Amino acid sequence: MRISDSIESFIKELMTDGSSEVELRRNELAEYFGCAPSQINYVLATRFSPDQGYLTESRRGGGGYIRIVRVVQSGSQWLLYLVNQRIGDSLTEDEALRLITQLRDRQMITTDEAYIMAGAVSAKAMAVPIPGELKDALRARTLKSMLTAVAGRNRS
Amino acid sequence: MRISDSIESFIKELMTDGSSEVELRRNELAEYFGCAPSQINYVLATRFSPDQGYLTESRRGGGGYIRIVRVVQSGSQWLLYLVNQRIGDSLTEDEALRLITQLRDRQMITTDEAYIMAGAVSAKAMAVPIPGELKDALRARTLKSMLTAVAGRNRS
DNA sequence: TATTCAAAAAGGTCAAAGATAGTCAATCTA
DNA sequence: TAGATTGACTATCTTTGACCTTTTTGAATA
Repeated sequence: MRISDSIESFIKELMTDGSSEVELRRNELAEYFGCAPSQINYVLATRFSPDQGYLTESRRGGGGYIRIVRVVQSGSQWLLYLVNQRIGDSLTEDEALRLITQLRDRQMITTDEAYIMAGAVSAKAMAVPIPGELKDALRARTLKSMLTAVAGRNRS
Repeated sequence: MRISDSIESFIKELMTDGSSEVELRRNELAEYFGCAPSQINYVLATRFSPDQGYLTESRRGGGGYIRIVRVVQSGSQWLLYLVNQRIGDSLTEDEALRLITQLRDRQMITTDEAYIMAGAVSAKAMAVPIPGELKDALRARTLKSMLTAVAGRNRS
């Protein structure tokens, strides 16, 4: 069995015990499995990515950690589709607004949240001296980042 | 648990008991926690900054002290202050996160909204090839734009 | 008694060291 | 050749210590 697979099952094992959330020390785990610390990142990237239903947070420095959260697939299907396929890496303001409106109509977000998100992707927010294509790229990233946060609240 | 976190909770504990104000001796506290006195300053700087809703005063010399005051201000006032003065035209991610956390603590926004806003100003959202200063400028605009959406509701 | 001033008693600053985690490109292996 | 593994380099957060500034105290002096 590959080490990556072992690490994957080890983590999933931890999450089976009730909680849908684990916290670990990267270096500890790496030492436990006798691998390079960066391999933990590899496992996170390939087996615990958002499109696989997981979110991760971390902190560096003394007392640092990595936290992995499992999210519910059902309600987030549409969100995951948006984040991983639909949006891509460029989005105009009009497209963004249409998507946000749809999210609200499907009751994935509240009206208040829709306004906030619209604010974030508005031309006003992006009124800095950069080319239009970059703004569209930025808008895509911004919206995806916000949608990831929305997906994060459906914890299992 | 990190020492800094312990010190932080210790101080916040003290303030929960009625008063929104504490006075402490830096050296005493440092000795109590077995750390360098300057670590107290670190905690003040990273956890009791004005952005986090606190003000500090201090006095040196015999009978010196550090006083920490939790600032209370009406929500809408604070919003105006943020948009018109505090944020300005440049904001780092850390600063933005602190402000968003404050917004949530003061119940101006929900926890879900806080996550969405954090997503919008994250480095991940801004991972396009533009200079760092532009990102900070963009972040300032983005946050202000979202806060405008927040201000637009509850106009009571 | 009033003044002076050096020592003591605080707290402040900042940069270095320590402790984590992240990234990415090279290399290995099935 | 795709996926796995590694390690050098980077980024970030915490902790410490050397050195600095401000304030009080109290003994010596005018």
